[in-house]
This record gives sequence, C-alpha cells and structure tokens, in this order.
Amino acid sequence: MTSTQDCLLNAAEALFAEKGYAATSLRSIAARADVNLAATHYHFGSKEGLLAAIVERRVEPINQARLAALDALEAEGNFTVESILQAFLQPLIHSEEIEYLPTIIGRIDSEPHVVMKPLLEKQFGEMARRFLNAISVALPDIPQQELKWRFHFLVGAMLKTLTHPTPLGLGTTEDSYEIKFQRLIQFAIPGFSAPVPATLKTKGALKTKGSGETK
Amino acid sequence: MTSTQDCLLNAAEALFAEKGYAATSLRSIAARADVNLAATHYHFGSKEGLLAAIVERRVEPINQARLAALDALEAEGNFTVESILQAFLQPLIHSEEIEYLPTIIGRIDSEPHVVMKPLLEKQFGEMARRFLNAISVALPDIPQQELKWRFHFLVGAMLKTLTHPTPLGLGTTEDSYEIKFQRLIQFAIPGFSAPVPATLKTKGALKTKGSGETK
DNA sequence: GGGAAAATCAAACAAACGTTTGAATTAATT
DNA sequence: AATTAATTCAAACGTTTGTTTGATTTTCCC
Repeated sequence: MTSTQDCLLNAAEALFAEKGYAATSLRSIAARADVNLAATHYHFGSKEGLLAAIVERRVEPINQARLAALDALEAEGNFTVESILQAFLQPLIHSEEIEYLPTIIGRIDSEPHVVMKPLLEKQFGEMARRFLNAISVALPDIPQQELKWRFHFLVGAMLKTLTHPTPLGLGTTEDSYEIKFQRLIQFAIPGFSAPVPATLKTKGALKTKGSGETK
Repeated sequence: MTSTQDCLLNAAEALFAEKGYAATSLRSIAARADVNLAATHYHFGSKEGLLAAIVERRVEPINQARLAALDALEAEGNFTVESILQAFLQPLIHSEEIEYLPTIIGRIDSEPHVVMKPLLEKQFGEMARRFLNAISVALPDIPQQELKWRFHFLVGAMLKTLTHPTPLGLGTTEDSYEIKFQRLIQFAIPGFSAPVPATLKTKGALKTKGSGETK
C-alpha cells in the first residue's frame, strides 16, 4: 500500500520531469496519482509545497550519501581527484532504478521557478563547498577560483547527462549510468588537473582584452 | 523605430529566459513589449510560433557562424582540438552584449516543451555532426562513440555556464564569456585527448546502434 | 464502541490562460 | 484622392488554472 502523499509525489515527479513544473497541472497529477484534487493542498499546502517536497525527497538522500562518501575518503586520507569525483557521482549511479529520478534531478537545476533558488542553495550549497575544499586539497597548485569553474563545468556535464541520457545523434544506448559517469570522470580528471594557462593567471578582475588571438 | 515583431521577440525572449516558456503569459509579453495582446497571433500565429521564431532568430546565426569558422579551419588544414572548440564557442562570446541572449540560448536546450525537440534537431543536428567529424579527424585514435560523449559533456558544461554564469558560491564575477570559455576550453582539451581507459574498451558491453535513424 | 482527529471527497471559486472576432486605424498601391 | 491591403485595437470567447469550502468518510485512541 502506498500512501496518498507518495502517490502524489510519484505522479508529480513523473509529470514535472516530462513537462516541467509550470506546464503540469494539479489536476493531471491528481488523475495520475488517482487521488482527489484537493489532496495536494491538504498534504503539501500548495503546488510549490509539492515541488519542494519532491526536491527534498530525492536530493537530500543523494547529497547525504555524497557527504558520507567524502567523509570516508577523508578518513582514509584518500583525496585524489578521481576518488572525490567518484564520491560525487556514485550516489547517482543507481538512480536509474527509479524511473524518473535521473530526469527530475537534472531538471531541478534548470527549473526557472523562483522557489527553486533558495531550495538549491539549501540542498547543494554546503555540499558543493565541501567537495570544492576536498578538490582543493587534492590539487593544491590550482587556485580555488579556477577549481570552482572546473567543478561548475563538471556539474553541467553531469546534469546534461541526466536530462539527456544520450548524446545527440547517438541513437539509443544501453549504457548504464555507471558507465556514463565512468566516461565523465575520465573526461574530467585531466581537466581538473591541468595547469592554469598564463593568460588566466593574473589575479583580481582582469579586464584587459589580451587580443592574443590564435597562437 | 523597432517593429512590432521585434518588440515581441525581445520581450518574449527576456521573459522566457527569466521565467521559462510555460510560466510566461502572452499578456505579460504584450505588456512588456507595449503592443496589443492580439499582436502575437497576428504576427506569429500562436505562442508556440513565437517560441520558434525566438529560437530561429538567435540560434541560426550562431550556428552558421560556427560552421563558417569550421570551414575556415578546414581550409587551413588546422584541425586541432583547441581550434575546433574555439570555432564552436567563439560565436557565443559576444552574446553577452545582448542582454538575454546567453540565458535564452542556454534555456532552449532544457525547455521541456514538445515543439523544442524537432526544433533542436533541425537547428543543431547537422552542426553537431560536422563538429564531431572534425574532432574525429583531430583525434583519430579515439573512437567516435567516445568523442560523442565527450562532446556531450562539453555542451553540458557550456550550457550550464550560459544559464548560470557564475558558479555556486563564487559571488559575482566580472569575467566576460571570452574568459569563461577560455577556461572551459582549457578544461576540455585534455579530456577530449585522454586515452580510453581499458575498462571502457571491452567489447560486447557496448553496442553501436544506427546513428542517423529517426523513429 | 463512541468520540475526536485525520483524511477524502464533490463542488465551486475567482483569476488567468491562449485564442478569436470584427471593427477601427494606418500604410501602401493605383 | 480613392481603394485596397496590412496592421492595431478593445472586447469577449470558452477553458483551464490553483485554491477553498464544507460535508462526508475513514482512522485512531481511550
């Protein structure tokens, strides 16, 4: 037996993942969940409350698993770029077992709804900061500002893989997320470790347009 | 004097970028554009038509500039990963001069509306294929399927940078897109060039399916 | 088993939605 | 200047939206 709240969360998650938040009506959610229309407001207060509940249900356990994996690495003194990226991506690997989990995780970040921003900061803020510090320990020669950007790039690539599980023009793939993220990690490791090019090394807000075109 | 159609396109672009397609009403667009509500249907037929017009106005010139830059590289026989990625990102560099252009470009890809999919295939399909071939020439030792994934990752990182111009927790930055994309290219080059790890090389687990097929 | 709390339900609410209409106005053509 | 085409306009269309209400049913505790 699944509770009314879980039926609503499952139905809303699927529809939000497919059509987006704004394009999904509470009526279509209630119909898919096979519950009364008023149930959403009874259990979650509003459509926004339902959205927040979806985010918390899915994101929180993932981020706690991430932090636990990071704690384990710290205990072993095993801060390498590879192990840290593994700790970051591992908790997502079995997400495909829940049908709409990868999609909704990926879409959450790109959802323009205003409630999303504080929600994201609350859910991802501290976690991202801790991973950044770990990477900074693993790569002490790379300025932290540079690492922030590289982590930004990694997250973008990861989210893209979640929302579009197959590259454009690659037909369908049976590859699991385990294999996909293995590819992503192998792609990202040398990028994280690469030395900062001289043109980016100047400190502060460099506004000079070096005009140094193709070398 | 700006034509009614351009006023609508500008207003809709800004609002779609901020709130997303579904959450933006034609009334708010008309109000911002300072035109009559019925103007959208007169000039673009429907809300979807307006969306398609926005995509075409912005994406087409960018992708044509990309292809022109790629043609130039081909003429010089200068197919390196760096030059190819430059050709891919360069046309976006001055996009910041138009206020909502980076955001709308970034959001287009993540917009779940159904009309977007065929629109994206039409606008990006051939362009992406040609860049992939070029990368394949520059890196003949890396299997093309692997390069597709790496290009996928690059695109994800690029789009993330467009929609979220600043990494989480980095305050604000005055860095131009020229500098941001320089960072991205330096991040991506070694990832593209990295050898395929043995764990991904095993045959049998990976299936190559028809790449040009449509359902 | 009775009474209170929790949950479900059908129905209605006002507001907002994309779209259509037909007349009024402006621009272009002859 | 007259006529035609293109554009703008206010108003209304029928639906759909998130939310609320108040009665009804179910569940739980004493």
